Amino acid sequence: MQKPSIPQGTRDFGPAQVARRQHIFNVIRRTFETFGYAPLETPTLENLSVLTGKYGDEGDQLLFKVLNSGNFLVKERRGEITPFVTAEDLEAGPKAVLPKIAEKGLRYDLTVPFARYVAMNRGTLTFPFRRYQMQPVWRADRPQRGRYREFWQCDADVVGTDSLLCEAEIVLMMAQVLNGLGLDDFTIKINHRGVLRNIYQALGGEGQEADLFVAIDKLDKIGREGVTNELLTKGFTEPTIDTLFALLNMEGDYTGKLTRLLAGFVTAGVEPDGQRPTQDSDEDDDELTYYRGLNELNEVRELLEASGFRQFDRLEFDPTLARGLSYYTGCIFEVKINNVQMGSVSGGGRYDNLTGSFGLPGVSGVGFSFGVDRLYDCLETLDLFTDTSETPTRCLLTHFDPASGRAALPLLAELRAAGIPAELYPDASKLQKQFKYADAKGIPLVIVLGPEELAAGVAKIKIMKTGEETVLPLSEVVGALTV
RNA sequence: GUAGAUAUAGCUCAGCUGGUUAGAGCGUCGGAUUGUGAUUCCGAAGGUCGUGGGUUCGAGCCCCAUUAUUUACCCCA
Repeated sequence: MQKPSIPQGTRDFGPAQVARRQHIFNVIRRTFETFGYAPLETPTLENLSVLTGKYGDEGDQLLFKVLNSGNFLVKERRGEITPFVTAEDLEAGPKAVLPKIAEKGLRYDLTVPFARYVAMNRGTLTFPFRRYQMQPVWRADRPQRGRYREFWQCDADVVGTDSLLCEAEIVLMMAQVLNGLGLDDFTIKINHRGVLRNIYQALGGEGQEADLFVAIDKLDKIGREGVTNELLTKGFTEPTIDTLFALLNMEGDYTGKLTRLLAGFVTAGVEPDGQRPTQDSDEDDDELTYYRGLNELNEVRELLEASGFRQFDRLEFDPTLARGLSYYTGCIFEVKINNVQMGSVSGGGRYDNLTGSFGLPGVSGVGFSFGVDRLYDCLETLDLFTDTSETPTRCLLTHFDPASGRAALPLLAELRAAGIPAELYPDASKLQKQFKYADAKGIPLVIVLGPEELAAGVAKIKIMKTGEETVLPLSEVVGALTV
């Protein structure tokens, strides 16, 4: 006999866990649909040509590849067998062998399959196209806290519009889901790739741009010293780093930070990359609009205000927020649940050229994603799950002997027809055992239908939580329970 | 890929500087006079101590290897 096991970084979900996860999915789905997003599902398997190169070198290594079917080592044609993987291939290493033995992989996220779908269906889609997608993704990562090899993402994206209203709605949806789940203490961080680029320019464009972003993204985690050390090893000079922290070290609220950064960029002589407003807006904003990032962040805030957004204390403009995925070009988002040691539970941003690599250039998209598994972990550590039931069953019918079991069937059918999840204990076990069963499963009601009750044409209903018992004529039972 | 930790009953874990038949709680099953649950009492079942070597008169404990799990780094949801 072998010990049963499941692959590293995967989990089984028991009935109670599934119920809780469904709750999370339902809150997210309702929110997405309220905002007009339509559901989409894509295959678990994608061709590796679709997946590779989209997530950087590190991402490619984290892809789960699926071995080709059949004898993938040879090619057989009309009885003629030629080796598919040659000795030279093996000599050259995995990179030469892999494309020959694996042409499919498990999806790594939902954004790239979505981009692939948009590119393939460009003719039939009506733009702007809003879709949401809730499916598992796989990464061959080393599992640790809040990190799994199989986990579920819930994405909502819009393609085919540059409107910043989409960005504002992302913030609204994030807040609605978190509030709906009872995760009240959260921080939505927002930044803009343009701001990061301006910061880089303000430093004089010295060193690697990507290294800079990766380093400052860790500021809240490793602190100023850690970031300084990392930047020094990447070849940044101390004066540059001082300039950087002068720019980043900003107290104040959302707009306060915007104006301070603007001043910083102007003094540093950063070349404006934004466009002057085509239509008249407030004269005060004019200077801001020279910088695309700052301008868009400001506009998103204004749109939120106009939409009735009230949780500005939970929305933070964080100029150090960088995020890894390289395809972001505009606003970027990330959500942290406070007082829980957990990575971000949601993130997203705008990509100006989402479908470009699939032969459909110039399509802008913006979207974000919830990590259901992390949301679950947060809810659990904060003890925010309320339900305890392991079963949907609301009502258990007891079973005394074959005759009473048979006699209970009409009532059972009636309850189910009324939409009340019910079950009859399958065996004529001791009543004690049947009550224990109901208790262990969290079934709230037990109907005792024994020889005595049957003789009198009544049923005894026990409310497990209170222990209270009521006797009703059989005909009134369903009516009493549907109230 | 780098570094650390852990592995004993179904679950969570004890197990002394190596010493005779391996422990608890929870869970499971049975019982506490007839048809009532989570509380109480009594009882039972359940372990080749991850696997393979080694040291020793003797190993759950020490050493080596191996596998699995887990935490942190990298990166990310």
